Amino acid sequence: MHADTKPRWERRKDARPQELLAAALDLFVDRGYAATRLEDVARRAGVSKGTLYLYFENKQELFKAVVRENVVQVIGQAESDMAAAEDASCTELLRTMLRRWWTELASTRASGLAKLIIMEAGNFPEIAQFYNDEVISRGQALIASILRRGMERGEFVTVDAQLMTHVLIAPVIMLMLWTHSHDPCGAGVDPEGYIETFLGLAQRGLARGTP
Amino acid sequence: MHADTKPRWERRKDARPQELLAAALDLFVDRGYAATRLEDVARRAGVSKGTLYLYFENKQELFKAVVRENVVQVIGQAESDMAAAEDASCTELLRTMLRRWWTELASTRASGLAKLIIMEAGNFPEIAQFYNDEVISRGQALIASILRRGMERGEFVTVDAQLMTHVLIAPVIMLMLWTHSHDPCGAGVDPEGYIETFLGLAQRGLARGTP
Amino acid sequence: MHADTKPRWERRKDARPQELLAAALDLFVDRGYAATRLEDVARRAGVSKGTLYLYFENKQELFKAVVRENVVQVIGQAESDMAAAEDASCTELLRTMLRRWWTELASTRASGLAKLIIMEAGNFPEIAQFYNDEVISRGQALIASILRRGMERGEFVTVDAQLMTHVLIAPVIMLMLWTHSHDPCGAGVDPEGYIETFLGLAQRGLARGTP
Amino acid sequence: MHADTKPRWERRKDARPQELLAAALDLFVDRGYAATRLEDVARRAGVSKGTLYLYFENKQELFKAVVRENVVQVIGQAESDMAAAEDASCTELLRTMLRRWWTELASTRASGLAKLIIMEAGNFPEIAQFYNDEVISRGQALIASILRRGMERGEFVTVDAQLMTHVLIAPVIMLMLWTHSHDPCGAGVDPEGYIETFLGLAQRGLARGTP
DNA sequence: GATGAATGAGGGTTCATTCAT
DNA sequence: AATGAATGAACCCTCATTCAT
Repeated sequence: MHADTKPRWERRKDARPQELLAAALDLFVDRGYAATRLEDVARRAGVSKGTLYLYFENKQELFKAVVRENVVQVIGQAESDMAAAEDASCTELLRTMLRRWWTELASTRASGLAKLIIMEAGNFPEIAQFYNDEVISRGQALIASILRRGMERGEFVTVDAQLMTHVLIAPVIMLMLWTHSHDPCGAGVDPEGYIETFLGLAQRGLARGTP
Repeated sequence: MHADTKPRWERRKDARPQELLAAALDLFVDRGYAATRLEDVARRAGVSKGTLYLYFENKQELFKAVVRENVVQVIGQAESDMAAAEDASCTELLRTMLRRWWTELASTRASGLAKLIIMEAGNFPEIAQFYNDEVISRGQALIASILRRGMERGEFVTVDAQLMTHVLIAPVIMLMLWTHSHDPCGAGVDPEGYIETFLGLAQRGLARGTP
Repeated sequence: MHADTKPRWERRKDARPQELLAAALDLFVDRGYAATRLEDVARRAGVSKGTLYLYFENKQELFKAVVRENVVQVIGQAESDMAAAEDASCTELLRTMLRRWWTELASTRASGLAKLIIMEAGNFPEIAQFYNDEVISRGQALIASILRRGMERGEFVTVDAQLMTHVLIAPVIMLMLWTHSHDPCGAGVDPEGYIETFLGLAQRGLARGTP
Repeated sequence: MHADTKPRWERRKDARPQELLAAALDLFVDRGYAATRLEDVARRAGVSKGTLYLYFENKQELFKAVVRENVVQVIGQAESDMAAAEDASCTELLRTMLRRWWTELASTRASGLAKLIIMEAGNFPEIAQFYNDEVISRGQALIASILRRGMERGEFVTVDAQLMTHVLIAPVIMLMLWTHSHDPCGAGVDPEGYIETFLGLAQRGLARGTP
């Protein structure tokens, strides 16, 4: 008589947002933006459709929150680290940054978000804009600043910093795509080996020969 | 009333599938799978919605047909060229191959298909498999063989040929994605400059220093 | 821990219903029945959504309560004034009554309620009935009795008293609607000018020409 | 065996819009704008939800079409008739116009639309704007121009044309509301008598005494 | 064959109502 | 008594698919 009766629902205000964001990340990554149904997100988080709207204004805001939670944070950290590493060797700094990108972003579930953006940006311009402003621009600026610093100090050969930035991020982005992609293009790529191969190429390709 | 008068566009019956496939390619590339409405495909092909269903069972079959139609016949030529260039410098050969990839494939509408396949592969494993076997494997083999030849001849530093192949194709694939993407990730990238920057990096990163 | 300390807002318990009714009146008048969200009513009354349900069974009951609360006590005064003005000129009396209607009723928040009742009557027959018995019938009787008296005394032309009553109240009701309406039908109508124009028309239209 | 089987649906392109408009008019008038569900409109017209969207872009456009079909037309006709009646007596013209308003609009199902607009204008500004532009402004202009003409010709006493217009349309609008209202405010009003009573009042109230 | 009108399952979103706290 | 998190039934609208013409 003492109530084994399960309550129809539980009140867990503090945990909900995280649970919803986790569920949303999974589904967005898995199915893409358009194909993710909010009802599924809710169910996966163990709540009803309506509850989701208590925490996120709409689908787009939910997505932005997912990006903020999983990607933007990491970029911010990298930016401050970079600022704090004034006197490190640029070669080393670049290697560190690109590696971190991999370990903290590309190797996580979050890498699926990059794929999603590339895929659906055309259909959801506002989302693309947001991602560009919050993630891409800042990431590229980070890389470019390392390149410029390295060129100033004579560590690197002279290149177009912006173009080289694009070249350098391409392999990491591709790895993200390959990793969180069901397609076999990059199947069987060992991420560790891939990253090292790439870093080696970059290091040699950028290094200024010692006179 | 003479029944022998040939209807004016009898011939169209044969052309219809091609027109539909062309229209579908354009729209799939532009908007992705889910966001492409069959009514738009039909209209672009100059027929009605119902007609499309006379030639393709449903949306998914149309998509498969588009891939089959557009994706295959592109590797053979490169393979024979490669075989014919036995004695060229590997540095030069690699540069030529990667450049051709860009000029003959990546810069065309077909690059949009690559993006599409990478992105929608999760929902169409069958297509992904097909694409991998017919296109990716053969392309990768081509690059890898150049790398191996260059290493044998002492032109290149020693690297893992397969991993380096992945590293080398990444920027070209990314350029394809950027080119046929509405998203701002690679917006403003000048393809020519990008390619040259990349080729320079690769050349320096692979070249064995002359003692 | 002296238990005699009076909680600071014990008294509120009694005030709550009034506060809720006031809030509900404002919002119902502003937005209509369907468009009024109970959450807004609660917030405006300074309580939470759940609290509202402690005092009113549901939205419909709240609405009924609002009507009951605001609609009745308005006719009595006019009735006794009329009785006290036995010997006034009927022309003057009519003018006074219609003016008072405007100044004491139509120009206040209560006029919004009239609109609301007229408009939502279809969905709340019970309320419509109540409103009719308590307000409309008595008001109409008042006007009609002035008309009859004026006709008896030879001040007015002969008309059907009941129909003319309807005609005479129409402009005042319309002014109520226009006043508490967001719609542009009567936008820009100056109530004072409107009333005077109307009274002039009525006076001339009713006056029996002096031979 | 010869097909008593009822086809799942019939193809009646030409009749559909009218059927949908009729169904929509009924429901809008009955329940108001917000409370009318498009599915009900469709069902009443004998089609499915989706079919409605083949003919009307959305709820708002459906409503506008209903107004155009039932109200705007009539105003247009009145405008041209007015223009064609250059030399008629203004007293007569005014009487004719107001009568026509009643016979062609107010006494029809369309009068419910006026109520709807007054009721919901605040919540649907765009609709209110449309109705004002297409119906109210033109109707008021019509009445005002008769008044002005009558004053110029010495038929009418001098009044503020705009205010008097508002006064004159009020009883007709009220009659519309009463007629298509479930509420009892105006219950039992005989429209014919009401109109005549009103026209008499107006005629006497406007007429310039013959010197 | 060809058409395009018609269908209906669903997806995003809102909100009256309930109930664990 | 009071709260506000949670629910779920609706509603508007879209679009792949069907089928009468």
